[in-house]
Amino acid sequence: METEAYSWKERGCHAYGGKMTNRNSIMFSKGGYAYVYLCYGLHHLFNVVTNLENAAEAVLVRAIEPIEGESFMAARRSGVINRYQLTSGPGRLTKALGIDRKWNGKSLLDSEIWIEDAGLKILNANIRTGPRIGIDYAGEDAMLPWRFTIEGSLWLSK
DNA sequence: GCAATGATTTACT
DNA sequence: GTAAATCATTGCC
Repeated sequence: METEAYSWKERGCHAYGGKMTNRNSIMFSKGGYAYVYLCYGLHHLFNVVTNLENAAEAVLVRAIEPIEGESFMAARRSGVINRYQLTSGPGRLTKALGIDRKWNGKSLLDSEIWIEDAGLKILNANIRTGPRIGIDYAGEDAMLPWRFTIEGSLWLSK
């Protein structure tokens, strides 16, 4: 699986400079909420708000490993033959999971969506970091090693 | 009110 | 490798 971190302190973030807009206001809430928005007119991206109130920070989920319901994902991602392509990519995984803007602002602690420990026993030693993807416009901040992947995972966006 | 653009994916040349 | 798809949100008029 694969994630990226975003903070109001850097240009790659929608809340850069601490500026709150209609779209990103959920990031200014305390952690535990979902931040879902539409990008490029066709792709939903799924984030988890992480920090305290008024400290706009979130984690973008770029790729996941399907543990349950893989057949449902395959149905939503019609045309995909390789299971490793089902959820490997920020736009791909939201389509596989049926995520759309209706999920924006929902609590991951007390609603129909949540995150749970699947018991994979992933060790810190297996986490690899690197520069984030797709934010070249962020200049220097695009170089921040805020992309986290599980070394050797088959479910990575690239 | 209107034009510009993006935390991407897919298909085509 | 390059381009099209496609629209909510943003920023400026």
